[in-house]
Amino acid sequence: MAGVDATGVPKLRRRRDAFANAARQAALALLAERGYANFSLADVAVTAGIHRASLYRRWPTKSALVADAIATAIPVSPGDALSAHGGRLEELARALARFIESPVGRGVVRLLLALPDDLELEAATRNAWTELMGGAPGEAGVDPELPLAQFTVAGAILHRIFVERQSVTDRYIAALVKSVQPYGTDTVETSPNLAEIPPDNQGH
Amino acid sequence: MAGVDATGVPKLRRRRDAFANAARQAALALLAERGYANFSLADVAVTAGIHRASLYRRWPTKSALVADAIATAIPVSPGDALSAHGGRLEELARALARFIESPVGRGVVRLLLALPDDLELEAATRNAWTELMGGAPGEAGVDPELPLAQFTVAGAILHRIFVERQSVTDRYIAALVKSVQPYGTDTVETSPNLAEIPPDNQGH
DNA sequence: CTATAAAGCGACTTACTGTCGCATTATAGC
DNA sequence: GCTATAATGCGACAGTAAGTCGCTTTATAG
Repeated sequence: MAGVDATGVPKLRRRRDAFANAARQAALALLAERGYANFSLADVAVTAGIHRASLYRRWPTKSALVADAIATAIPVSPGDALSAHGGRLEELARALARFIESPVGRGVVRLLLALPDDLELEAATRNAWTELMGGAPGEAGVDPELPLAQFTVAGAILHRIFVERQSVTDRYIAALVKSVQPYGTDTVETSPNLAEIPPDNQGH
Repeated sequence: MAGVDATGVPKLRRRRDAFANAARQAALALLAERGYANFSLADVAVTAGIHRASLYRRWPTKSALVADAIATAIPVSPGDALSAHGGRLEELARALARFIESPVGRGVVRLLLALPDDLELEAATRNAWTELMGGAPGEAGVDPELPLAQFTVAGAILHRIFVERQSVTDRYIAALVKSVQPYGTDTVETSPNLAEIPPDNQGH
């Protein structure tokens, strides 16, 4: 049968996929290397050996391309690592640190951190991240009390890497995990309580 | 004496300061409101009632203006709140959450999170942040072991606000602080079982 | 061998950054 | 007040990136 290869996948689709994957891979590489704001779609086009306008044929915006690239890369790359922690917080912490230090991970996190700047990217990136973490507290099938320790550890590691710029050593992870206790009987509620916000205190 | 007002400050300087402060305030407001990538220096100029080119006379780049605005605003605004925690982790956590939810705080954090994208802003913003936290682990006079709990809490709160998008309630802070033991406390030994986290809610 | 879908190609508009030269206004010193 | 000078207003400019458009070329389908 013409147009279909041995695996039964139409050649046309394979061609499309090759094109899209080249673009996604280039976008991911540039994202990890330079950060979202510091590369253009022209760069992606050159890196992928693709015409710039063709990029816009498939993705409406730069954001869309990057979001797609991440969504495509995520389940492949770190899913194994993160789901293999076997329930131990320390394993999760290690897997997380490894992921953040991988090329794709760096890209995702750079985006995750920059996301307040680009509303279009918000949903895609945050979903990918919480997915990695095993789901959000509000989601079906997720114990609303469980993620506190996970998210605390995740936040601490992000802070460690991107703010403190300290390396995530085994010693650090051990100390971190040791210091994060499971909380006992208290329940964390997610109801909004903005009444706590005081009048801001800048003196100008 | 001509050119000097009652306080002994030269009028020329007062004029310069008024100009600069208008620009800084506008930059801060726009930063908090839209995020770094989503406002232009033209916006700053309009908001401050200033000509755009005059902005470039004083600051070489947009980054420089924003960095300066933050450096100027930080020591005034949240320093008191954060230094008043008296060593208690929960007080620090509350002050931090309040700060992050204040206009200046939002701006700083947005920048803090976006900083991998702009090297010029890196030093200024990270310094401001660690300053808030009471100094970096490597610094003189800072107990290298002490900041772990602080940074863990800070990271967790950032994650809570910007990634999970959950509100930082009193209950949350209480649970968080309770779960993060100060380093060196030995209640740690008594709870080996974070293993409560189930292995298999990673489903996707 | 032909119809068609996908990709190449270049020109174009718009918006933002950063720069420049000149005009205008406010301050400083007399 | 009068004048030199510093600070700002003002409009034009170049460079770069996002996003759009119409046309051409190539690869696949039948």
